[in-house]
Formats: sequence, C-alpha cells, structure tokens
Amino acid sequence: MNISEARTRIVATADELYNARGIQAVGMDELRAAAGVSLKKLYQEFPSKGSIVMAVLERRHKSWAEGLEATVGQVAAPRERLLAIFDYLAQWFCDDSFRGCGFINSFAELGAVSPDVAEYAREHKASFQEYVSRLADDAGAPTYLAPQLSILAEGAQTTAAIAGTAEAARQARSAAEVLIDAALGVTARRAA
Amino acid sequence: MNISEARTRIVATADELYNARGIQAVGMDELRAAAGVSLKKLYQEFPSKGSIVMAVLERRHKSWAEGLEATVGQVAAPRERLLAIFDYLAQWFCDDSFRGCGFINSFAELGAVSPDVAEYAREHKASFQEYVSRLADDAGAPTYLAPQLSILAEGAQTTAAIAGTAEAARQARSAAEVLIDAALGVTARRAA
DNA sequence: ACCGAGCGAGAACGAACGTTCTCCCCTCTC
DNA sequence: GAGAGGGGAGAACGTTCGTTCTCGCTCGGT
Repeated sequence: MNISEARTRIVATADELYNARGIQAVGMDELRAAAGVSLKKLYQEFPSKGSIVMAVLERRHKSWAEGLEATVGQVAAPRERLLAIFDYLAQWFCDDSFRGCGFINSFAELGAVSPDVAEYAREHKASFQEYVSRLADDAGAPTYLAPQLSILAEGAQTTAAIAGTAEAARQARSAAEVLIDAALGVTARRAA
Repeated sequence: MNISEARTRIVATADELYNARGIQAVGMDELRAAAGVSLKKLYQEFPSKGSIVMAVLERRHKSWAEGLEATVGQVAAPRERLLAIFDYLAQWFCDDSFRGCGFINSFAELGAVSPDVAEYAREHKASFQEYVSRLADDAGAPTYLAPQLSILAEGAQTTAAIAGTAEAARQARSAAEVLIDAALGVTARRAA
C-alpha cells in the first residue's frame, strides 16, 4: 500500500467522522478502526491529532473550492454566476451527510483553543469572500455587493444546518437576486 | 447565601466560560473555582454537566430575546424596527466577549452528540424567525421577507465571529434595507 | 536458512474529565 | 458542653483520550 494512499484514506475518513459527530467526539482509535490502518501508521503519517485536523480542513477547503467552481463554471452570464453560488449550496444541503459548514463547526469547537484552526477558518472565509468579489466584479457590481452575498451564503449554511432543511438555500438565493439586481441597477443608473 | 443565588451565579459563570473557550474545554473543577462554589454545591444544584449546559442555553435565549426586544422597542416605525435587529447585532459584535452565536457554537460542538442541545438550538432559531416574521408582518411585508432577514442576521453572526470584526453587521444592515424596500415596494405595487 | 528491519495488534501510560466519597470544621440545638 | 447535621476542601474513582511502547510476525537480502 502506497504511503500517500494511507494518508488520503486517513484524512478522508477523519473528514467523514469529524463532520458527522464533531472533532472532539471522535478518538484516534475509532479513526484508526474506520480508516483500516494501524495506530502505528497513523502516527507515522501524522504527528498528532491536531495535524490530522489541519489536514482535514485543507481537504475541506479544496473540496469546497472545487465544487463551487464547478457549479459556477457551468453558467456564463455574470449575474447567473453569482446566483450559482446558491445553487451549489442547495445541492450541498441536500446531501445526507450535510451537517453545516465544517469551518464554522471546527471554529466553534476549537477556535478558542487552537489558533491554527481559528486562522484557517478565517482564511477559508476570506478566500470565499474574495472569490465572490471576483464574480461581482465581473458582473460590474459595486464592491459592497460581495460581502452582502457572502453573509447570505454564510447564513444559509448555519440556518440549513440547525433547521435540518435545505430551504434556506432557496430563500437566500431569492434574496441574492434582489440584492444583485439592486446593485446592478445602481451601477447602470450611475453609468447612464 | 441563597440557594437560587448560587444557581444563577453558577449559570452566569458557566455562560462566560463556555462562551470564551467552548463547552468541552471547560471542566467542572474550573467552573467550580470560577463560580466560587464547592463541588458539592455544584452537584447539589445540577445533576450533571449536561443540565448546566441546558441552563446556560436557557439563559442565553432569555438574554438574547430581551436585548433584541429592548433595541427594537426603541423605535416605532415598522421598517426601522426590522432594521433595529441589525443595530442590535452591531452593538453585540462590539462586545469584547463576543465569540459568535452561542447556539450555533453549542450546536456545532454538541449538536451531533446531544439531541437536547440540537433541539434547543433549533427552537431558539425558530423563535427568532418567528419574531422577525411578526416584525415583518407589522411592516406589511410579504412572508418571504422574514426568512431572508433571518438568514442575513445568521450570516452576520458567523461572519463577525470568524473574521473577528463587527463590520458584518453594517453590511448585513444595508443588505436588509435593500431587501425590505424591495419587499415593501412589491406589496405597495400590489396594493395599487 | 538466517538475520534484521518493518509492520500490525494491542497493552501501557499519563493526563484530564465527570462524578462521588471522605474527612473535618463550623454551627445550631438540647 | 455534647452531639448531630450540613457544608467546604479536595482526595478518590472509573473512564476516556492522545500518545508511546512492547511483542511477535513477516519478508527480503545474502
């Protein structure tokens, strides 16, 4: 078995378990059993549980960014690309394993006690906001639109997680439509 | 010392500690020391840590509802009452002890492992949405406005918590203004 | 065939947690 | 003043966790 194959399986298994039950609720021995790996190999690949957590966060960030880009990439019109963010959310919320944004959750669980986790969550959210800003720029929207849409997306995630339903995505999407059209209307009127 | 005085001090201290560092990170002995109470009295007042957590959630719910109502109550115009929600958030975010919504945090930490915590968080959020719905009704807004504003408020809380700044409240507020005016414009046009 | 290196299984360890128990002192009553 | 009862300080207990150690076994090179 390839070494990096064990690594990726460990991280993938940890991602699932941590997402389903929380980071602190999953011990190293359970992770070892679920990943089908020996405790020795586990500590050979990762020096500590904290490093596994950081690897999981990296994996989540990559998976989120790729999934988002894939959904947004399917449409061309700048306005619809902004709305596609919420289509991605809607599809994510329908996943049975959805239990809220992993970064919000890990921040809530460990942010106060682990500066690494807190900083990574901050970076992830900042990178999302930056991505939204690029999409908003392409649509010719004023700079204040991107934070508004980001906050909507954030709120949809926590609302869907706690309520246990996916309807927040639809509601956020229609709100986004209003905000986008208002912002674009402002720039159009300004340009005229 | 009054028995209920000890109870409230225990819950108040637990609220602070749990908010600052997370529920799982604060042990019973630390809580005992911070509350200035004996371990015996602690377990005399509460049968378990879980019951303290639930009492803290109740306290948070009451404090949130009262604070919100106080801020909203200062204005009379229905539209401004809806916006006052975000003024309340702005003032809350500026508090040094702000570390995100306690319900989102406790849900992320324990929701997957404690049905009681998950259900209480759900109830709290539902009661907030209901409150927003009443305010929106008073303003004559269509029913879809309240969930939109709730999602905005939710997103502002997590964004402010993770970013560590209060500006999300201002951004959410201006987004709310757009959504409210759009919704009221629709009803006004419908009425005409 | 033999030896050494690497691996898996799981025991072991120290710390921390939630909870209970023990001991001692203070106080109130007769 | 003696005894009982309640409360505080903290030791003790059982469990769980993260991490390390031990012990055989396997397997590749000579």
